[in-house]
Amino acid sequence: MKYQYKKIEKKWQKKWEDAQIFKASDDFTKKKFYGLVEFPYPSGAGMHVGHIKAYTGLEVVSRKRRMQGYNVLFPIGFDAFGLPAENYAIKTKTHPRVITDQNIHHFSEQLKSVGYSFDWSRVVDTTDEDFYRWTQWIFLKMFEHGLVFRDKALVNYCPSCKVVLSNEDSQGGKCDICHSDVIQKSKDVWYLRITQYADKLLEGLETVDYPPNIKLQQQNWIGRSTGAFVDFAIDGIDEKLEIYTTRPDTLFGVTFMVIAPEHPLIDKYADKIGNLDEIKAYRAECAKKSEFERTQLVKDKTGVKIDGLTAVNPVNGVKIPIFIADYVMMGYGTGAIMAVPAHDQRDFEFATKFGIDIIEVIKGGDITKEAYTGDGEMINSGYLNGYTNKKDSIARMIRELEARGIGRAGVQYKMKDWAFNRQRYWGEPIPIIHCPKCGMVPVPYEELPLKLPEVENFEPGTDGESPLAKLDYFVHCTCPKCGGAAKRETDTMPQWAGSSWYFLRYIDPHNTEALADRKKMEYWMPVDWYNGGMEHVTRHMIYSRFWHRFLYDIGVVNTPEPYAKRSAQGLVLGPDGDKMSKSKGNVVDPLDIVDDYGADTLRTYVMFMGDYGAAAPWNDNSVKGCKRFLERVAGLTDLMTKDATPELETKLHKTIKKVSSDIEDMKFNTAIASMMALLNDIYDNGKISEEYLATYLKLLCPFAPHLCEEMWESMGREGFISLAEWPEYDEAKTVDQTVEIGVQVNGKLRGTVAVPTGCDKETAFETAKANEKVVPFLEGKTLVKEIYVPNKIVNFVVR
RNA sequence: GCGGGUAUGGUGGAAUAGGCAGACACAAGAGACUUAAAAUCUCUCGGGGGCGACCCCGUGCCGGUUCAAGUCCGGCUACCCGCACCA
Repeated sequence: MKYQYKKIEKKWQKKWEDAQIFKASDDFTKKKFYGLVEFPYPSGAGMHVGHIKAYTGLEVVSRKRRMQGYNVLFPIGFDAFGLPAENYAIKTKTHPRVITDQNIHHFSEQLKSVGYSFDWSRVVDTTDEDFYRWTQWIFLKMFEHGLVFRDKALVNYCPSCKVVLSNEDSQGGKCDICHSDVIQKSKDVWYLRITQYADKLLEGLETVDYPPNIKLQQQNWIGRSTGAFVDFAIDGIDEKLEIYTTRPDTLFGVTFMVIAPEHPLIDKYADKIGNLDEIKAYRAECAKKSEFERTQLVKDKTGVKIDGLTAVNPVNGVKIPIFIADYVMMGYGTGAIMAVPAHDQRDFEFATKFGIDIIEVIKGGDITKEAYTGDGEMINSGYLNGYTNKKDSIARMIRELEARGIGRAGVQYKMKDWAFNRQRYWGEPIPIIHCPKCGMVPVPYEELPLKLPEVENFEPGTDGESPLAKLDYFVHCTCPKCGGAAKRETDTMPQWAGSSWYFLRYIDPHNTEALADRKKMEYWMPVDWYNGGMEHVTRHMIYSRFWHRFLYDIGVVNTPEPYAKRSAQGLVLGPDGDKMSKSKGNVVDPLDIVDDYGADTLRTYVMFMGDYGAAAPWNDNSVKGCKRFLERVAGLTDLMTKDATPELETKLHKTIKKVSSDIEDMKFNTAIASMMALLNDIYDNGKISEEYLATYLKLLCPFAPHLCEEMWESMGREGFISLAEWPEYDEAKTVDQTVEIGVQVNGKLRGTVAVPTGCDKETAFETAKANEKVVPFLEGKTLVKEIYVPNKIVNFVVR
């Protein structure tokens, strides 16, 4: 058969769609497989080859599972709220709804042209009112359960445009639009109390099947640390300064304290501070610093000593100075630290610069040069002297602190509460009403969805407000509680909202009573296998695990964890080995490949290009190689015979075994390599039986389904090969009669011999010793040891 | 700085569990077919040496364990990706 991809791909895509063969059924008696890929943001640029690699992996797994008789749910949708559509709307004066619909349509056509076996009857769109109704519903449930609060946050703000900017739009501390300096502005924003779920999110990791590096990344992101809170008295004032430390056992080495520039202590005791002007100036300087300067520029420690406030070390009564410095953050711990310069490098640098005492309390380092953070014997530390084990000394100190009521064991997380807001139009409106009498009042559930109002102008509002704030008819409303005049919240939700629960909606996408039917969730959840990019392993996955765990706790969903298994594909790099980017001009458009080589070639190539989890550069020549492979597969119809071809039996069974397990292990490259090797063997053999060819095509079908369907049909087979039964192998038929084993003398390979598979060692040694290439190396030597690894190797150790 | 990952021919990459390094492709070279080119088919293809059967070296670097190391252990180097003054 000649390989005419243009003709056959359109033909089979239409047949699949007409027959709806990839529709998941809600037949709860069947074994199920829920395969999930990260739904795309439907950008105007269309699909990227990265999407192809991400989707084809689970596509292959899903197709195989379907052939194995599973009821497969392999859905797709669109994460369509977000800035690009909004910016484009501003530029072209078109409604983002229109743009989004166009992009979704375009994207869908592109996805269909690759032949994915998605269930198109379950498409979700996060910007659809029927979808975001439930996003708002979950938000209100969280509000009800005290997980939503408002607090101040520093936001990127452009004073010239009077607009809040995202990190992306304020890179390098300059406004992307007018290029003036971006400042940090304090603003009241919405937060979700994700830190309350930190321990549950950590515990949940023990029950799921994620690769160890992904688990570790999530653990580090949550960043649990144990230590102690300690109260330091302030001399002459009835006030405690509370700090957090992971090393309470170093308390005797404390020589000063540092508080964050924003710490409330300053304002509270402003009248006691002698150098208030200097401190205020330092504070202002810190506020001006952008995120970029704070984190990217390695710099000297700066700070100012607070005159008039002195702290007292609670363990020895020593009076110590208090500084403010920007190396201490308000957002972690209590915003204040006890400084132990002998054993913390940052404190050491600060003490050196400001000429503060350095007291050694742990032996083992040279504290005149740098801080010593290792283990060692405790000294200069009263009752802790002589301790050599960190764990013991910390435990003892915590006991002392608790007995005296000046400290307690504590836990801290690096993870911060989730700032949950955007001052933009194209997002889910936050369904809260501000009533002057009742405070924050939720929009009643029956009024959901709280729809985005129609507006003409999507430009952000002034002074950091959302565009919605300009709409009087939207803002002014009555309080659902007291009926008085009230104002609506005008912030919208961030991008991450819809993607935090979208996988639940696929289960029951048209339900009007609930986010999904309970019975259906009990059948389909959890997601059996979730594939996506490494970049979403922390934020998106942690956010969605948090939402899901919350929904579990309030009885809405049936599993504590949403994803039973997670995998991640590696990046597709440009042909030059660099990350693909428009500015570098190394972007490959997958649709060009579909046009020039066909969807089957594209699919096969992205699966063949290398280790699925690793980054790999694009190679046009290698694409051609995959096309050549498929052409040779098409040519097999000319080698097909009615006769049996037993000479291919072992090779075929080996290949079934290899392809079956490789797909499960996501070793797609070696699965394809083994099919190529078998193809070479078939050509060498000159013929293949009809039966064996049918089996071969079934193995290839998940990768190149259009070609396999066409050949299946031309062979006169019934139905779709996509629904045919996945081949089984016979273990006994995967072993050869004889096997070539290596013969080593003193560990060096000297020859190979053929022996019966699994033969005993006497036979192996005898055969090996008789080998003419081995003989010269044994002659005149004393045989010290003989090693035999069945079916692998013989090694003679001689002297 | 902290955490994670990677390193194998000219290239992408193979190598259950410590057991014949380089599967499968790509590129390159030679040949066949062709008026010619493309396509296709056949052969060569890690480096060095030898007329030759063959021999020596070789998985980022240094050392170790072992009959045997790409694989295990100790110590480096380079690059990539997260997080980043986390007390």
